[in-house]
Amino acid sequence: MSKILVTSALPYINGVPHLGHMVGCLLPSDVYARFMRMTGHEVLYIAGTDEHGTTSEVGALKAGMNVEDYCQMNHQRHRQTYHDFNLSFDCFGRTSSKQNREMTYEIFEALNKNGFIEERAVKQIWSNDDKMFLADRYITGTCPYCGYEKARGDQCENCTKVLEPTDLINAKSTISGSSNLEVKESKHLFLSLPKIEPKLKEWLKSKEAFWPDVAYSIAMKWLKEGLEPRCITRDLKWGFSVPKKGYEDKVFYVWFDAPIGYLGITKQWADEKPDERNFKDWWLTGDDVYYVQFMGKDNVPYHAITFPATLLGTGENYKKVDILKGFSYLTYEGGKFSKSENRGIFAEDAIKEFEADYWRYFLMSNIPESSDSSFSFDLFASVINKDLNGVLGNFVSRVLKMTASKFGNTIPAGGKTTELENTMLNTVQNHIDRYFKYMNALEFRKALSELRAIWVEGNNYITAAEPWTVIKEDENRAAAILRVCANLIRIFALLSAPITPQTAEKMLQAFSLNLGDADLKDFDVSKQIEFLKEGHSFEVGEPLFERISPERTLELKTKYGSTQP
RNA sequence: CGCGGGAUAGAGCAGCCCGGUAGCUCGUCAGGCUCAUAACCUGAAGGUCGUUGGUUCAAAUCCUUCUCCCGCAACCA
Repeated sequence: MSKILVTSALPYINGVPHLGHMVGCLLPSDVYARFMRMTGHEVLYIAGTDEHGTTSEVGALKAGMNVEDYCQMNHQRHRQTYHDFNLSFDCFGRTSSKQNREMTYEIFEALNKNGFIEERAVKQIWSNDDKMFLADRYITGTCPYCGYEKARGDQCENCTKVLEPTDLINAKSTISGSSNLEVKESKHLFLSLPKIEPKLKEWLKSKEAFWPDVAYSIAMKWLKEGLEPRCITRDLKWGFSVPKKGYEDKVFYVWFDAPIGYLGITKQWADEKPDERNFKDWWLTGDDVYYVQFMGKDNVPYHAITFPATLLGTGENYKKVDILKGFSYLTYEGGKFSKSENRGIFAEDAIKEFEADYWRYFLMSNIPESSDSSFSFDLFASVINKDLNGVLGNFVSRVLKMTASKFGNTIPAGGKTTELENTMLNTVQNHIDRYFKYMNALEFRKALSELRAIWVEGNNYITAAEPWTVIKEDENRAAAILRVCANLIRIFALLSAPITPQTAEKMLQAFSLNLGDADLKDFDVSKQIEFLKEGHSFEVGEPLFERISPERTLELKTKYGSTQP
């Protein structure tokens, strides 16, 4: 047994999560955490809302609320959604917590003491009407190169030229629309990445063999281009005020305190039960801890460069990431998810249409691992109907119904197993071994394909054994076959539990069992196949899943703004 | 010449690192079964592996040209 620390990139509090957010870090981290718990490891699974920054301030402004209440409200909304998707966080915290404030200050002080914090003057755009400095993104105007009227302060989307906000003609604030802007100079604190670079490079090189290609190549690209000092403060109200003389009216940049949130939220978790939980065991003295981070590819630079550099710069022995798993993006019917254009399906709505396991299974089996992948309701319906209904649900149904009608509602006695069972068990064990291997290696598509192959073996077996024919001649042999099948149901439930926990519970409940402390460690199918004995009662129950009709698919497409009717 | 990822049957993907008969799932077609959810099982058809040139006895795989898609480009997070 080892200790495994799992974190998911912290979702930003302002937006409502869509399926892309779910599949890009939250869901796979949960599947991994569940799998590791079930294979006998001590797991700490941490996530939470990332709350600071301009976007929250503007969001609160537009909602007519103060930022604290606005974040509190949205935090609850996120929390509820993830609860509905059965994400099994040990702690779902907030980057605005007092624990994170302490943590951020502690790390900042260490960096400052070690000489990795420098001061620089920065020219910024001040909006007299908004009474705030505007990030480049919040300024639009006419592009001086191509005349495009909606160019942003950092870049013109039309001609792709990189701009300074001062280049724009008729520059305006996107917040108020005001053009009453001026350039002001302001002093800010920078993290001296170049000074930390040698240590960082050494650390990063040691990860080459372990990180997925996407993550490692993105990290190396940044190093190749050379690191520059990075600004870690902002002229905002919403954030942790900077504990340094002359900077009291500024706050830390959201990207400085957000990843520190992993530590802060761990403290939050430890503070709930100080007698039995300890922050240090996981983050400071945790040489026995294996740390796996999940995130979308846009997050990789921060987790591979800035955050490790921050931790290295403290000089403390903070735990740094062992495996950084980056995902590509899920697109919607070939385009982008967009709330404003009502395109795409958002997590809150998704859960109203189908319960979590439909989404969990579909998303994990189509997770954007090697490149972007596209969500479509046609694909969704086909996967749900074929895999969950046709293969898994139907197997459970045919076995339980046949057993009940021929032998009553208890597992029948008598009969012997044959070579047929041995062959089947061998095949299943091989799939299980590969399933475990891929789950450990975070190769989710391959893992899911093995899981499906395991379910398929159930149908293969019952077809080959044909108990419905055998029973006419040899009732005992038919009993033996159905006993094996009943045990397969239990085995399928245990193996599927990390992906589809609710369904696993349902399958076990049919035998009055529950998941409880179910253990997948050293899973030996030839022993497990004898777990349920003759005389064990069961209930047939309703089908595990509902089929999705072509009409329903069309309805969903229309409702959620698909471009392909 | 900014950087990275991707392009393989109608659809979604694996194979590429380490060259040796192009594979999986869905869909389609045919057959089987009748325990089960229009389900399940078996078989078949379907691909000059985005493009150009090269290395090699041999290239999806290694090198090169170009095209298209996605993301990033450090002050959105």
